[in-house]
Amino acid sequence: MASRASSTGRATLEDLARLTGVSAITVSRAFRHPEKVSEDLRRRIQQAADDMGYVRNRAASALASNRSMNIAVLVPSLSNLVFVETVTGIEKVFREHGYQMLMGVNHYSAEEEEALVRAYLAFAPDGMLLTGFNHRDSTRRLLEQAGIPIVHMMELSEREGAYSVGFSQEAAAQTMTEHLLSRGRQRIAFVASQLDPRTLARNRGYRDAIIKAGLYESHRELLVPDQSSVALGAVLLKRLLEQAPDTDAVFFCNDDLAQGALFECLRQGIAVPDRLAVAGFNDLAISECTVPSLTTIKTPRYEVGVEAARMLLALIEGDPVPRKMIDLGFQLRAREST
Amino acid sequence: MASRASSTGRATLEDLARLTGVSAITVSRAFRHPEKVSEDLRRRIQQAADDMGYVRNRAASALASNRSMNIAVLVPSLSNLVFVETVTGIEKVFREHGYQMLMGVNHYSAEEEEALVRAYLAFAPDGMLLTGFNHRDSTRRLLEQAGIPIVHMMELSEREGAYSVGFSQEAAAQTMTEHLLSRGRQRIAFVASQLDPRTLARNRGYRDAIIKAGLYESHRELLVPDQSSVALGAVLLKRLLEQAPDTDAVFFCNDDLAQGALFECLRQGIAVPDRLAVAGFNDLAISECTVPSLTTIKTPRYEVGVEAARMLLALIEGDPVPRKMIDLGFQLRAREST
DNA sequence: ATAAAAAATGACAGCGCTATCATTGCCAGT
DNA sequence: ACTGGCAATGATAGCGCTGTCATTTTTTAT
Repeated sequence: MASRASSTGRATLEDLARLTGVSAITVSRAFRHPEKVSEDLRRRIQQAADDMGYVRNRAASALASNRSMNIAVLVPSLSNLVFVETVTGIEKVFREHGYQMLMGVNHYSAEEEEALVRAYLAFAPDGMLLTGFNHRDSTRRLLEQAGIPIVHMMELSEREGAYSVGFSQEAAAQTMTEHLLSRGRQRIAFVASQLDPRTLARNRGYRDAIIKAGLYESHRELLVPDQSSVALGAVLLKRLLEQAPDTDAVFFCNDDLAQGALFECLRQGIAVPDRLAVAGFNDLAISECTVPSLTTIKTPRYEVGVEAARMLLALIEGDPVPRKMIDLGFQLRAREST
Repeated sequence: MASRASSTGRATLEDLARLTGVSAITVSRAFRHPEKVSEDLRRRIQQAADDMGYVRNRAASALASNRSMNIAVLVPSLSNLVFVETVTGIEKVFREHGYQMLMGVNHYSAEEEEALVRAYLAFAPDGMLLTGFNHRDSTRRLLEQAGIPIVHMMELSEREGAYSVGFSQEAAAQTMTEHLLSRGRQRIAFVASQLDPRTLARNRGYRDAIIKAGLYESHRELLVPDQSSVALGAVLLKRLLEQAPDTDAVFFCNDDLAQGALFECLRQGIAVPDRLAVAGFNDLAISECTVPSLTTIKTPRYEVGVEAARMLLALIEGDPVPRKMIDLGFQLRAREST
């Protein structure tokens, strides 16, 4: 049947061509380079397309043009609003340029990441955005063989050839620790969970600052591998105060934990910040509303998304990329909890 | 050049075939139907694939087989953990069956939804999962013309031909209102933002119950179109107490608003639940940790994802689908705040 | 040993689209 | 009138893979 509407029932370019009495290639042009097709014809084609509900098949398009217009984005989690914002920034940039973003969540696991890289490489993406630098060797090899540009987000690296957009987790943690010191705290604890590379970097920043101040005491560090949550924050605060009851400030590696701690203080009647100062990391929207409001580090996560996307876009399109590493900094938000 | 590694530099089936000395179709089979290829050959092909970093091109595969193994999922938002959980459930089911999930966020806008439907239809998905029933006519037409199965999530509909998995938003809201009544509250307010169809359904449920109790007073309803957030919850509580100061219970349309209200009460020294009972909707993880802990409705969002995915899968694969509508119910979580 | 069945492999065409290189018609400039 | 240039459209081939239908080889049954 030469006149069947293709094997799937979906309308094809060929169908549109037949309907408007031109060749398929002309219809293709009407969509991709409208200026190359006469006004009148373009309108007729558009009309026919609307009538038939024609939607171009990207698979065929990608195959023929050798450009998928896909970009893959891998983030560790979405149950943390941090990455939702990053992804929002990425999407915005790519959508404006006609690219489709494919997003995957690797749950902080390098193994899952590899599976995802493989899965998304199958979409022949024109580029890829990864979170951090913690990849398996085999993943790295896959990416090299794919030969597409990669930009890393959130962490920075001087490693040759690597493109990255983020900020210094260490410096941020150092700044927060210094803030607590400047508030006269002497027995500052550090509590973290979900020990991904960024969390560990924050831990190093804390240590650097606290050692420099000559106030390091190992029993004030509490690191657990569990997934972060508000509930866990309460648990960890309790545990910390058992092993180090005289602690006068706690720096949590993220706002979720800090919030849980704030609730626990409320429950136990621990005065914040008088008896105990509490600090978080990320500055989630809620941290401004808590009682007391939470001192934290505002991280430029939306901006990281936007800038990383722009950098990747430049790499894909062959535009000049001035810097391989973009440090977007961070801001201390000193609030009531300290 | 017959021996080039394809135009993109990526390894192709052909390359693998050449390397192992068999035909391309056999290599394809080694991946898709390993049992149809001899043990030895399969291993050699696998080895070669690993060496070259071969990843199959889904675009080509989809085109040739007329099955993309993609499914598209559209949710209104991710900045709300509710949908993150739903999507997690969906992903799990589809991944187990070899499908790739493509996710889009429509920001509660039917217009954005249409753009996304179009964008994802271009991936020739084998099925689609949508949130709610609030679509444009033109979107509906597009979907019909695409001829793929669709399952709607979160809301239920008896509409002929529509498949849906969710729970009754109205009944849930009614249950919560009755719970507040059962606690002896007489001046129960309803506060909502982001007036999507589900929010409005909750409003109806509240009204039904409160009218039945003969306690309806229009000035205790506060509905605003703004996006939900914890901060907004605090603002709306203040506003409500200005226009209806003697309110003795507030039912918020979601937990975020309720949390903000809880904080505001803390700030203003309003005793919860003694002076004012506060209730939310969804039962986010954090709602158990707040002080006081929040009474809310536990919604089966993860399960909705799982069941909707299963239903869609059955529709795609032509398996029997016993019910077109699956009501997963909800649970009242009565806690300290009421 | 022989026929029949099963397992393993291959040839070929084509999915829907676009890159590339024609071809046609028309108009400006001389 | 004639050349050159441009705008509008078309013909052809092929992207990488798989469905379908052979063909060859091996195994099993008699």
